[in-house]
Amino acid sequence: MPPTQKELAKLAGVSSGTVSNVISGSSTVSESSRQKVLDAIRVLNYQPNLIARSLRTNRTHTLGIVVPDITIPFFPKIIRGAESAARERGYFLIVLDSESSLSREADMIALLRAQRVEGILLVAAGGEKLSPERAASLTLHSPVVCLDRLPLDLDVDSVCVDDCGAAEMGISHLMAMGHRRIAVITGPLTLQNEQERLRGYTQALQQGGIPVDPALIWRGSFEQDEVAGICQKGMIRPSGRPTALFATNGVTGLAALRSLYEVGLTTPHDFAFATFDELTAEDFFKPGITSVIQPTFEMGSRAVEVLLRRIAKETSEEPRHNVRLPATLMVRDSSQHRHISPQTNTPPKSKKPTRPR
Amino acid sequence: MPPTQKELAKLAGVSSGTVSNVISGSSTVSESSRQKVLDAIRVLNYQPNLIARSLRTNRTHTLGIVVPDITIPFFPKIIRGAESAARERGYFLIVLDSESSLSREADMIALLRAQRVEGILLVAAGGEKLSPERAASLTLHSPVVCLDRLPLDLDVDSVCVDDCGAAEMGISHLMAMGHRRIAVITGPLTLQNEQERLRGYTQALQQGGIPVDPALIWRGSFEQDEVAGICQKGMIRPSGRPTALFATNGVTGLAALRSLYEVGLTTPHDFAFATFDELTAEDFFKPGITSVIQPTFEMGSRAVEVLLRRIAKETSEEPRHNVRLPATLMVRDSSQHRHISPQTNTPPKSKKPTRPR
DNA sequence: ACCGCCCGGTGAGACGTCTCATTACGGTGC
DNA sequence: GCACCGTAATGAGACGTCTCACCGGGCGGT
Repeated sequence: MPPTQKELAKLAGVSSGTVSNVISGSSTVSESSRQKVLDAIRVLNYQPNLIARSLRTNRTHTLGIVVPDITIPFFPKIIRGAESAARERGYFLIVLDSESSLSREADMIALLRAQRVEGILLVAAGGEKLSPERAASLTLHSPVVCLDRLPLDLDVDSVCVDDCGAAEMGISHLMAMGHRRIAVITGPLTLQNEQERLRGYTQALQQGGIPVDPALIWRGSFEQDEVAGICQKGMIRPSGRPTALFATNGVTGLAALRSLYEVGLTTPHDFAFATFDELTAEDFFKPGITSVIQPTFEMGSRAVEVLLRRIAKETSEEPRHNVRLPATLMVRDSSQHRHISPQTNTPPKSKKPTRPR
Repeated sequence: MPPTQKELAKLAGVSSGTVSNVISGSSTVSESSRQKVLDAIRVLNYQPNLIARSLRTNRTHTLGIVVPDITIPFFPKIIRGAESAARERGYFLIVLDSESSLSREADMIALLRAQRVEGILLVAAGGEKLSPERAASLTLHSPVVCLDRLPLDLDVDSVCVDDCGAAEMGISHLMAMGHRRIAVITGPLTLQNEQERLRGYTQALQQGGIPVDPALIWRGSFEQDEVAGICQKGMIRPSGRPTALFATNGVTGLAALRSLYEVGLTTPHDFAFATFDELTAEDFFKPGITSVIQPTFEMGSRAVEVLLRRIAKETSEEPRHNVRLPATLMVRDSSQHRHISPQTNTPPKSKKPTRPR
């Protein structure tokens, strides 16, 4: 068993209260007592029991974060930003994965509540609208900051990128490169941020005076096969094939690019390409992929800041903080060279790469 | 303030002990009392205070994991395996990042101790040998399982891949493809697993009857620039240029590949290539990269299993568990096509990709 | 009818910490 | 010499939970 303050007190020959005062530094203690206690701490290799302290003080110095899928590279980057900011301010971070399941997400949040975390960072699993009671229970007893995706109709602090504007920036770039037939492939539109990005797409086209062609709006998902089907069908159409493709997130973008490569369509040769998010190891790709880059680390750390501010001012009805961070556009090869796609329908020599299972 | 068992008791008209018995299910309770308590729980939306429970029972149901750098894709995969196994068994997982710093690592472990986690998963920051007292304090009061890299001279449970054998497998494959001049680029050799992998390299060569050429052992690091210098120097040498390159980890492998592409050397055209670990989004690379794949998810989950077993049998001097998982070789294009490198020293047309900052 | 037993239920106490009302003590000012 | 004051130190109590010794009462066996 680890040593306790009581044992320290016995060894140092002072009372338990004095030991506590030395440790917390809250009250003034004579230098001689201080030294005796510090010596005892060293001798016994004492470490305070944060559990007991939490019970007494009702402060756990712990935050929780729930993400839909920790293996998607985007989320660990956010986690790192959050972990860094949290620890800098003396907070622990408990990381949980909702596996994109609403019920699991609810379980995870309940667990964090039971653990008495002081606040929760949430990248919502998304999907359905929240029932009012779920929405209410969500923010009950400990503040929540939503990241990346905002659950609809939920009045809560949030930190995310200016999705609409960021998508607009990407599309505008493609237009500036001379493209007029620009397709967009999205993730699941049940997610609020995907809707925003799609809105950015149409907005950019309209501002550029290009009519929006519904046939170029490809409603995708995070599933490789589904995206592959959509893209291949969209690209191999007999006429009016888009000259550029924009993906509204990295998972979908990677799936799209991969599926088109498999049928022999390459960027920038056969189509210009840009995507939200870094495709990992991206600057090694030949060609490099033009990307809308989100400030992931900052998103995590800012979210922690907002959360801690909310924790501090819990009682006063502080107004909501809704932080919108700017994204940046990294222009690389995949969108650089304007290329008129060949009129031929059949893809170029299908040099499908060998791919052992 | 959240409701407590005492309030439940008052509302249900029973004693606090009965409430506790209903919640823990430890003792037998009449059906009528049970219902009254359950109703009260529902009415007050009660959630047990795990902090208080932990203090009382001396069990936190929490594990900690410390990794050197959560943004390296390898580690989140391990974390996910660990988180999954932990939660399945009713444990929380606190994730901390040591930023590859020994002192920060010590801080993080001390924090976890203070938080009274029941056990710790550690991917050591590595580097120097442990002082005896640090080694002793490391395993004091809560068990530790080391992952991936084993701190030298530390008698502790561990889970990692058969590094030597896995490297041997990779090299043997390159030899089978007809290569005899095979270079190896390593990470920092202060890490035990890097040493093992290098050992696998020499072992494979010797078994194949190929003399080990010290000039082909490139001691690298995780730094892009350093690796670039080493690889470019090694590959552009006037004579005896290797026909194949093996990287002992993904970070170094990606750096190597990237740096060689930058000077116009491509795989498999100019050299065969294989690497430890997946280069993320790898199966989209053209060409695909032959890789030694570690069972990351399983490493994380197995480590949790070992840790929980150790926790359960803490007292009995259980022998050490040292799990060695097999890696698999994913053969892709980068090593498939035997190619004799041209005798010319100057690299082919340097079509360095544009790379905006 | 009485004893013993078991079932259900009770409530005090302990886990390790912090807090706070209280005490002890020495020094100052009159 | 005494009242007063400020500084140190003290130790009981509370945080919410679980555990355990204890108790009342119904029931079966003798």
